[in-house]
Amino acid sequence: MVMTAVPPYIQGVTGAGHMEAVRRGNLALVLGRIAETSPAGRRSRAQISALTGLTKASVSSLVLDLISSGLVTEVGLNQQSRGRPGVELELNPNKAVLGAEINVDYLAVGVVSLAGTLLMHEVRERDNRSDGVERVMAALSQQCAVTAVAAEKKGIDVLGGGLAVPGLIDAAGQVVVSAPNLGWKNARPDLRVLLPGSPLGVVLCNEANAAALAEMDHQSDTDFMFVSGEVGVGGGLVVGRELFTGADGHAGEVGHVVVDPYGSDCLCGGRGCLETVAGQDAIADAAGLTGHPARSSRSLTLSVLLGLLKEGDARALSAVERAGFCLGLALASSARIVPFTLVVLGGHLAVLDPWLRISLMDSLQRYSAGRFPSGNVLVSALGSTGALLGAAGLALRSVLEAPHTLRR
Amino acid sequence: MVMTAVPPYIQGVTGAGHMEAVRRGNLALVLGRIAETSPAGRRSRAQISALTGLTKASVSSLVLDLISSGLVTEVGLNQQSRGRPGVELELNPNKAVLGAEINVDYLAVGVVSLAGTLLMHEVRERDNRSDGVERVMAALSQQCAVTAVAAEKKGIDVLGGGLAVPGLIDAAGQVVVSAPNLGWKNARPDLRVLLPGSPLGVVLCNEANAAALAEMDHQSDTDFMFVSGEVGVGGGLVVGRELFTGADGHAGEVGHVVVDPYGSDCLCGGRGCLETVAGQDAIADAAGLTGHPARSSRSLTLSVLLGLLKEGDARALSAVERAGFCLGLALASSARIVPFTLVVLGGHLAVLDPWLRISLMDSLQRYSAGRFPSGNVLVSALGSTGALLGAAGLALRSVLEAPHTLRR
DNA sequence: GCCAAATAGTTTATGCTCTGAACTATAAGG
DNA sequence: CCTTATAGTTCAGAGCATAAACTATTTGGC
Repeated sequence: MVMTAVPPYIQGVTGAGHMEAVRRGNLALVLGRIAETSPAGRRSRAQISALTGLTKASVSSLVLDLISSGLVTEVGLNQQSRGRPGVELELNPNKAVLGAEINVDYLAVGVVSLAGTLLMHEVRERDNRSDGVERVMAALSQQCAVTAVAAEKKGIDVLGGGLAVPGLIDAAGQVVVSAPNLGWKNARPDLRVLLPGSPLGVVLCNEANAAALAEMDHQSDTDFMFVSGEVGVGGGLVVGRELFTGADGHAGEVGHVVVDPYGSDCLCGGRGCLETVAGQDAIADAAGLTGHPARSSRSLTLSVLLGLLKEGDARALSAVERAGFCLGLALASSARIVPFTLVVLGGHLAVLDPWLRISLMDSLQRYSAGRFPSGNVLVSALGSTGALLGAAGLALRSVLEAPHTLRR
Repeated sequence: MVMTAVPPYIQGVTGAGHMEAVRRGNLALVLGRIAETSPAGRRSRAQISALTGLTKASVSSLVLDLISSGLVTEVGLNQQSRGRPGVELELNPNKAVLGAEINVDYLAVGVVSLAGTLLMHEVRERDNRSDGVERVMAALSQQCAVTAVAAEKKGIDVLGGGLAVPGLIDAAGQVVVSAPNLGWKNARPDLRVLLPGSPLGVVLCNEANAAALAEMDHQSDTDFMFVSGEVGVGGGLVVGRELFTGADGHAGEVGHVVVDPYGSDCLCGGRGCLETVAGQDAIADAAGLTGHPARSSRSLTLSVLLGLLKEGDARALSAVERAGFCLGLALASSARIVPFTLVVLGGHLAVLDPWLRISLMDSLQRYSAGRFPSGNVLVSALGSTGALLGAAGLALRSVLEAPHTLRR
């Protein structure tokens, strides 16, 4: 039996026919099959009918809706061994969503097609620390406007967007509760200015969560943890191919799992959190870079650290090794609470992987009783575009899961 | 926007009309409102119509279905200030589900009405350790048969049942992957023999999960962790008023969160797990009861330990204090992964609460940065009936969420 | 005691969405 | 050129919910 919650057909629907819910669900279902790029090529109405169990008549009607809303286009013909060829369907290549990222030392904006490919991408270096929400958002919206115009020139229609921020987002996705590295607290950025007049709005999300979402499209596992190494350590948890954010939006914060009960105080107010050992700042301090001139910039710090590691500097090596050990420990504990089967490393943890890996795998295996073969700890393939792709992906999902919002 | 997954209307439905899904959902919706015992008394069709947004006509038709399937009965009249009185509806008091529990030293069987009240309850002391699956199940099915006959005499119709076992259950709910304290491994108990010929079957679940579910009906929090102190330490995690079991069915195992990286080996294959410090056996050992004659029985061990604590025995006090400290630590870490807001203690941890509490709250507060006011750590109100009630509750949910399975 | 007002529940006509089967359209292969 | 196979459309029909009219039952004022 498929276990489902009591479906919210009615709650909040004012007077509308509830049969509409079936239509909505089936529109999403069909759109989902069109979005899947199967190895056998694009799909026709008949194939979708076979795949979903809906009759050909229903699929035809649903596809008609999707085409008239602009989400889907007919491409070419799809000849099976015999008989009339099917009409191949695809997500409209001229519709896209915008992805944006605010980080400590840059702003990034990109355009992602409905199919998920990055069409345009621009990163601008900028010191966003302590510049205030208003000014950062003004700079970002200017950058978005430029990108949107460029997209329009290419004939690309931007439907909506997503913004990733390195901080905690409230459950409603409206407020940046805290982003210590940006100096934001309870900030309520005006998201509409990023894409004035777009049919769907702009959604806000945490950077690690966004990166996890982007990573998911490249993984077959349905449950995994993305560990984002930034100044601190963020986590994005995916359960059943869905982002798991919890009631307050703060789920998966592996950076604040306790790894050393007698360790140092953490910015979060706790003590001995993973972040106090495996955050970039923490590693740099433990490696003896305190007061080093490179500490003024994050990327500089990391490259100096890399230099030391390559030279075989004992203090740096042991700092990173300890970070790996504690990361393994925290992940093993976390996997008992939400049993994920895969770990993906991002940020500085991805860069430091060669020096982390042995101690990480050792402790992960020991404390998880051997649940993680080494192939189940990967380095992110997306690098710095992850957050941006994920933020766009979040906007994209709101289209794919609710295509009726665009119906004409 | 309500975020929902693509609904599984179609998948697995063979040729049936998909409109039926709407009916199913609405049947469950209406049944859910009838099940809610509001302070203002039982509900009428009109009130349910107002509550759900469905028209009176629809509600009437749905209620008719529920009555003819035997789940709902009309009781009395419900006079509002003026006008024709409404007909009060209630869950049929003569329909029930069976709850059963296999534990180390007893078998328990009970009958729970659709409304969730325990109608009958019998516990038989029995040493189930190493007696083998077959013989334990034979004894249990005999006990179930007796209870079922007694229920029938009272005019109570048993629709289905649930069985709670102190061990890991696979995601499909068919196999006891391992129950170390029973000596079971990959056991596949024949659940049908417990209730031969009942319209719904018997579902299998983990004891801590069942207890968590039972606890939920007494809590307003939607996200909480139930910590079950048995020989080891089990955990039941509730997220959004739903049991959260994860892809493999092992979520919420707080007993195997690492609290001491250099601690002792755990039966699970890990090291320094909470269970090695806060399990009943672990506490008894640390309190100096190794080789003590009372160790032959679990309840004896616990009462001896309680005696020592009341006497102020230093070793016992410090063992329990350490258990509390580590429990707080593990819970604080767990709450970063799945942000629950309430902790409920059961089993020996409930009994030891007076001696645990200070160290537990201290560490929980310190490591969670103050997220848990002391009112958010409670002692289970259900005691030993929790698992039984929860197992029955699971069966009950399958009725309440899928009333169409009983439609005539 | 009777009638207006209020509330509960049922009946009936209508619309939406899916299904199933018949029908049209288009290709491969002998 | 005809048979076979596959794709997609058309159309009648069934299931479910809605809206509005209708019946049923009570309170309370006169």
